[in-house]
Amino acid sequence: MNDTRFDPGQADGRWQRAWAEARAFKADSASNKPKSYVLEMFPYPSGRIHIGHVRNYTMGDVLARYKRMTGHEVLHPMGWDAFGMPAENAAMEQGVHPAGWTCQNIATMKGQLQRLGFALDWSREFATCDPAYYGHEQALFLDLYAAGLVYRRQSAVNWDPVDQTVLANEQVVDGRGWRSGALVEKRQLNQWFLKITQFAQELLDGLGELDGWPDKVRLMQENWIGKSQGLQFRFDLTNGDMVEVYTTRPDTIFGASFVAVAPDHPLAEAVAANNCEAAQFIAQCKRGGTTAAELETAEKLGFDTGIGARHPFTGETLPVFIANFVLMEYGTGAIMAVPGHDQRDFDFATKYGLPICRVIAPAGSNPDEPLTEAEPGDGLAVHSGFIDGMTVADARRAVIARAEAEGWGAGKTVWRLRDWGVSRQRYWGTPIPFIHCAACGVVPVPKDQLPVTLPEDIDFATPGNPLVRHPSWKHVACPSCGGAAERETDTLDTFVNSSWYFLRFASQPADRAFDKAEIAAWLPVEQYIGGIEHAILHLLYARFWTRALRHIGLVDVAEPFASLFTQGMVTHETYRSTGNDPRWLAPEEVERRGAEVVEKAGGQPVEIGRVVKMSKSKKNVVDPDDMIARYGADAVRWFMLSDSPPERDLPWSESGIEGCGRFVQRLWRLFGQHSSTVQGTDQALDRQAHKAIAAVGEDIAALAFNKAVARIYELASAVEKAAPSASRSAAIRTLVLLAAPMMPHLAEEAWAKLGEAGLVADAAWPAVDPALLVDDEVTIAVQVKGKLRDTLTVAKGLPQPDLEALALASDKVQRALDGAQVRKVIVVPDRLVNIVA
RNA sequence: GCCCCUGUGGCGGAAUGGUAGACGCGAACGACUCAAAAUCGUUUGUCGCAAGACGUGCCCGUUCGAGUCGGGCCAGGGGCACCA
Repeated sequence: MNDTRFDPGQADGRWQRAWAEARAFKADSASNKPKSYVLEMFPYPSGRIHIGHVRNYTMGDVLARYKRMTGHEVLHPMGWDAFGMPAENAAMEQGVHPAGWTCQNIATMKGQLQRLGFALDWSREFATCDPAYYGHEQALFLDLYAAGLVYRRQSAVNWDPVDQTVLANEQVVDGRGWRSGALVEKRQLNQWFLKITQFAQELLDGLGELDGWPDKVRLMQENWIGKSQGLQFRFDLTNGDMVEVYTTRPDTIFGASFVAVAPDHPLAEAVAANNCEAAQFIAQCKRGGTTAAELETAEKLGFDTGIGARHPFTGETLPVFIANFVLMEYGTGAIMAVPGHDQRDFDFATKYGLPICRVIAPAGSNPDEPLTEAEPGDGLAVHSGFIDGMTVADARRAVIARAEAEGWGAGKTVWRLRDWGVSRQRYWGTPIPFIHCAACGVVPVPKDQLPVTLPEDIDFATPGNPLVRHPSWKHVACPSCGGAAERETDTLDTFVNSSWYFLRFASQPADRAFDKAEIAAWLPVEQYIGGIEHAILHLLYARFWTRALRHIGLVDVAEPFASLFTQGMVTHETYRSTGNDPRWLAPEEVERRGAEVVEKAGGQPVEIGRVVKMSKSKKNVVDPDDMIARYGADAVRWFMLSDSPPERDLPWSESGIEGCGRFVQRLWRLFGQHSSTVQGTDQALDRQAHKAIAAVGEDIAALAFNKAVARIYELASAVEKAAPSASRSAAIRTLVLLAAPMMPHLAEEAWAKLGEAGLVADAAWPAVDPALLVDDEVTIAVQVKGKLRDTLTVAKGLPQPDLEALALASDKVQRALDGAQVRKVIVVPDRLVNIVA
């Protein structure tokens, strides 16, 4: 091994080909080794791999390679979440076909991933836009339909009247279509829904068992599911009608001073029908913005309907308002308002001069003290008839019991979670496999006619859904009566595609979506890695699909992802030119001159902005391919793992990647010093090497890659400093193996030069000799009153009295004691002595 | 508004209640070189010549001992949001 430089330019590709030829990372479902399924969230083929992908997939790759080395049969697959709007946008803007655009991107990005040397089983690769995938999805959708988990109903969508298209919420900017700028209308369409609410309790309970998930994500899902328990009850109205309200605070029912209904509540609409002031008020409410900032400042507004509501206990008549802060989508769309104990009600009551009455008071406080703001806290019921003196919890139960006994209300659980609307009025998605027949209604496409494929000859020049406009695609015979009928032209939300792809990776028979037994062999995914932005929707939908498929007997697993890891973003400094017309500058447009940063062209000073997530708009991006070309895949991978803990943001820096490139070369030079002839043992180095093996293994298993990296640096430094010995050569071989999951190309090259047989990718993780993990000498900290005064190096296991004597004998200790009386000595064996004077 | 997370050198960050700052980046000095690059070595929390003192956002507490545990603040970041 004479070469002084490792040349990634030729070595990377050579080893990538070697792995491919050996099918080194093909997962064998029939293997009897313990199985490990390592999965990173599959990418949307947007064009090119960005550095965030590199970080994500490097982490998974290190874990997958480590698992292989520790004797596991590893499934580490990759594919493409290939349906979605960017492809349609490209079609409209560039006149290309979404399929062609997508395939091109997949080819580009696959090449990029391969150049990073990821240990992926490419034989299982698929794209969700392939009929071989979405056809099975259609079959699963029909199975769920047959089980009653799919239904259709009217639902509002954002409609862009210029583009003749439905917009996602994110595409509505300030009430206007993002592309056309037209005022967006609400339209009612018949749409498909999945009954996720049927699984609300299960999905909530399941969170409790997901120990391998971050608490933060579990909490976010819990809040999203939003279970609340309360009382739903009826107010009889003075107009002979009645209104149902829902409250989580039945204990405050005696404090109700008015009833409020949502602007789109049927009662409000009935009032508006012959009261144009009411109609105007409702229209005004609907105009109001729904952004956070607008809601923050929005005033509580109401319209007194003149109708009265009879309080079920006091018989008092309460006014009924239409109020802008009541939501039709939650509960019953109507509330009993208790100003004393709800701030919104308080604000409203203050504005409209309604009574504010305290009905809960903290024990021992004066129940007649006036309220200056709503008190949502705990206490005892006051001014509350038969529940006076009860705790909040008792009062709740008592009121619910009375309502149920008297028949005007009942305890009820309400969920924030809504059923999942999966209809999208778009081309580039999975066609929903149904046919609309004038005679037979909605008819499922028979399974032997699946997949329902997308037509290829489409027109994107005209606005609207091309499937609707296509001359022939939707016209089919009804499967039931044979008469003329039309296909459903909606396609499925792309989140459906990503809700079961991890099952298809594990098992891909041709004739069905997956094989139950093969799924059982691989699932649950042992470690799932991805961005926090998927904490709610994707992860909740995937959990729901898995449970729904279990419900209909297709899988046995309940939770798809045993452990979840959400990695941080890759960030970079931003640069802005100075002068009259400041603009963002790319890293390659600027250079450092001492402490200053200037524009390369012209030399004007550059303002250094905040360190933020890499984005094209701020130009603070680096291209993974450029970095691979300059430093090699291993240096890029090493950088992704170094320094920052993986859950935190990683600031990209030019000097950082250069340092990684230098370390690759430094290791290479060190590997070159391996000799199989030199003799002699170096016990200290043996110890250090074995400690490193244990620590790096633990760190990788815990995804603490930054710590594993630091250990490898430490061992490398120690080996460099050590004199030649058999121990040193063994430590060099150990280093090759420890580096193998992180810098696989360098490790393969070194492994071959060391004369080892086979691929290092297939090598076993080095065994740890437990005897070498313990030192025979330890350093003892000697403290006086908790402050460090001295350290002692002593034999391990030295008895406490000896330690105490040695500590007291120390000059530094005596000086610190300064003749004071020793009152107490605390001795922690092999660790520390603390002398208290 | 509610909920959650995070505050440690110039920077990224280590640290089962037990020697704070491992490891990396940066910086300074030195060696090699005609010179540079590369490489190697030394130093690098603050104050201080030193002995030493101080030091993990702030205050209080528990403890022989607190970055770590408890209480109260402050700052930054994130999630949810008129959810009754």
